[in-house]
Amino acid sequence: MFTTSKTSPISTTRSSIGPNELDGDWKALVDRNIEAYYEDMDALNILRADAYPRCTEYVDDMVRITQDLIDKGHAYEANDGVYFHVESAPEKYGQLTGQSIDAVRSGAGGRVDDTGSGKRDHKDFALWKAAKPDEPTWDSPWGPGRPGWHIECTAMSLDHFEKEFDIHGGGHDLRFPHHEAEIFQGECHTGHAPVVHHWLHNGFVNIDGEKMSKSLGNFWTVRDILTKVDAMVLRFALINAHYRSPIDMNEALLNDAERNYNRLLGCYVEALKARTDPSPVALPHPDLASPLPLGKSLGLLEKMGEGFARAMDDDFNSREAVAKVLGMVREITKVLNGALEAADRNAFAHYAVELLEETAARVLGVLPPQEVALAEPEDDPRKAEIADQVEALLVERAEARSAKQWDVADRIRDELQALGVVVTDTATGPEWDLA
RNA sequence: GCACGGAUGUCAGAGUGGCUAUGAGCGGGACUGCAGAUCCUGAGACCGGAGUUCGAAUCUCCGUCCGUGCUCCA
Repeated sequence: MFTTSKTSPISTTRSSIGPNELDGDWKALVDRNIEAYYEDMDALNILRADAYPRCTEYVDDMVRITQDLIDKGHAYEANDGVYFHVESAPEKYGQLTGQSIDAVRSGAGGRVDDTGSGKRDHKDFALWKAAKPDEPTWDSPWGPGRPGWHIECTAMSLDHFEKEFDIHGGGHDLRFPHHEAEIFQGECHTGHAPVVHHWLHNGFVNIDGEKMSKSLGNFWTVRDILTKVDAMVLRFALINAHYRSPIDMNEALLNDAERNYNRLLGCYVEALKARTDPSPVALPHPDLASPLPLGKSLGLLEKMGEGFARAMDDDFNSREAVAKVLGMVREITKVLNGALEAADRNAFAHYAVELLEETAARVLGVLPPQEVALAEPEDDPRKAEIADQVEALLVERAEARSAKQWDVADRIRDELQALGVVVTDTATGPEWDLA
């Protein structure tokens, strides 16, 4: 919701140049970054929000709220800006972090002396900052300047939600001081509490066990990763852990996710293809104790579907939900590969498709649309180029194999490998793909 | 130092006082000329110590280690 790029699970661009470093054209920079952000989020199948407010369009509101806080005795003007006076609402202190006012004082040590010189108290935070050279500025009753960071979020969120809203997200690092400040500002301004009912703070994405940071050089953007794996695989990897936990982004995690995703996708495709008739017959009643194998399987799947819903209802326990989906995949594969009457198989396939679309696709967002899932991978132009050659070699190899000339067959497989093709023998014959 | 989280098999990672998931990896089996893929199956863990309890991965306390925040910027 109202998060900065820093709190996104993975930073979207490399560019994080501050406005001071540019020769005035900071608006174009902002537009470029926002465009890149949308592209990355779309690729990851993240639904667009209803509104994407931009703080530069809310400066008037920020000024108005700041003035109101001054009028109500919660803020004061100093020589270098306007500050929120934290002691004016001490009961609100530490709501998110459990820190007492005294604890913060000792933690801050001597480091506050040379900053925010106009503050009456080191705990106070800026609502408005007087202009500094080369910075973009706006006019205000307290002279030209720019808003403080925290007031931006308050102005935008209250404009959309009036005085309270249900869920406020953000990175774990923003709990203090940013979100605490939002509580002070919002509740003191409206006189209504709580301004936020539920705070959702996500853990960080680390790289190989280390915090992702530019100085360490271990910076992976979404785009970097999408050159290596499918967007659905990255999404699968990101929901591998609970959103509150830190997650370590590395090759092993992506490989793991790729494997699981392929199992899921393979099962989905198999179920889609098993729907041979658009009007399915009635299936047996789901019943774990049923003597009918199909009834029992349906009972199992129903139970896993309930477990899935319970997990997601419990503070978005995505890992638990993924486990349930993989359990469904196993059971569905088993049933589709088992002995079934044609009508039952068709009906079960309809049921399985619906179940996977409801859970893996609609809720978790880790399944592509049907037409994409069913698209033949030969669309790859590199594959089309060598297809005839490969098919010819495969015919030769099949002949050699049926003649039990294993050395000839293996030599052909080596030739194919030299072309960059991997052959896999399956129950229905050899399949090939680019390595 | 203070605050808030966390520590679960080889790895990743859920877990509701009694039964523990899921996936990878590893072992066994089916299918395979071989490899791979697929399917079935097995073994394998709750950081250390104390306490509460008939019973603790789960609750309490102590310890150790790890993460984040505690000045500015966003």
